[in-house]
Amino acid sequence: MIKLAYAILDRPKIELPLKKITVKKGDILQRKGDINTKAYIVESGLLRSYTIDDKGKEHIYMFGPENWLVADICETNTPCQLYIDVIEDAVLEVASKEELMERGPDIDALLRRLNTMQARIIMLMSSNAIDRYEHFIQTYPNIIQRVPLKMIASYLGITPEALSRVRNELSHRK
Amino acid sequence: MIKLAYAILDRPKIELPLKKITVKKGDILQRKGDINTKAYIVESGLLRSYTIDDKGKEHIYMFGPENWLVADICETNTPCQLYIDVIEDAVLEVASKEELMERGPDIDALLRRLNTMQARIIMLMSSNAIDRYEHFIQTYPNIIQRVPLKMIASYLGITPEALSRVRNELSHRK
DNA sequence: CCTATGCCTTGATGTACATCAAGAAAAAAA
DNA sequence: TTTTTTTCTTGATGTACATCAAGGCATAGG
Repeated sequence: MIKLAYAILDRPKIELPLKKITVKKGDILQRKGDINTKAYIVESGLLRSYTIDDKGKEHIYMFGPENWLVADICETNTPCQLYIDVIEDAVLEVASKEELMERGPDIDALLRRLNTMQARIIMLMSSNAIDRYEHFIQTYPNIIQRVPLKMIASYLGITPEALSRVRNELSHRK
Repeated sequence: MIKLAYAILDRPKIELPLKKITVKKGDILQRKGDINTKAYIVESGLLRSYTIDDKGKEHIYMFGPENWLVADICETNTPCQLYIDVIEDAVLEVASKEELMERGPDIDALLRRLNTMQARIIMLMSSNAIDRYEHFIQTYPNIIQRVPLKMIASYLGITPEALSRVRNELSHRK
């Protein structure tokens, strides 16, 4: 009977039609503190999620290119932690988190994301600026052409100046 | 019919009996590079998972106190990233990840973990040593008495010396 | 019990990266 | 186009934390 549940889970998901919206560069989809925020599936374009710390500095948490699910992981009715805005004009599917759950949670996607985050945490704890940058260009080779370097710096947890010097250093090495 | 699958998911899980083992302080349960590693549910005691970087330095990824699920998130047949060992004598339930999945994936637990990791990433990117420590003692008040400070330093991504000075500073501030 | 090992602290020094400031180049706006 | 705004770079300086070294306390093992 366990097997039964598993088999049902494993069936191709039935895709409910979700609301589709078009957004423009610069639009803000979610602010820190909003409640009952939506989840966005990126069909085309590019999103980013980020925080702003007490000193007013932005820290990019994640980029959301095509096919990514961008959402703040927080419980119903509790304020969210992240801002989400639009870096490149985008077409999005919008869903409440409940709708997504009803579609059937995508366990593989969740596990993949956990894996990504695990790798990021390990990187943040153990790598210097150069290694972080090299790791980034390997992991997201297609993002790098699409966003200003200062956003990549923000994602890596360093300043734009430091990133500039890292790139300089790397290009001079042979 | 979506509803059907959802209802089944939502039923109280049928708990298969899992293998139970007793392990002692210092035992190593998993090494970086192992494949098809197990998942451990901590019934009592305390585990930790960590990496060792190229300079031989340990970075604690996560503590595993009572009721935690400790596992490396990696795909079947690919080498894992983390070491797992025993900090306090422990009783564990051991399961292959497949067994866990058959029990029915615990979505809530997955989401909670994602949330924890999100908070950790944000913290690592934006906080200094003092804030990290204060965040830690708020989030894990019961862990702090149970592990040597150098492990907490390792979890926070700072050196034991730096942690010592942080604590000093905090106790002198009134 | 004594000895050894690990843990925590403190000081001196080093370093990676941040901050501040300014200018050139590129992109966006007008 | 010209103007304005952003982006990127480079240099000078500052700082948070790392590293290295040593000593005092515990705790554990023989």
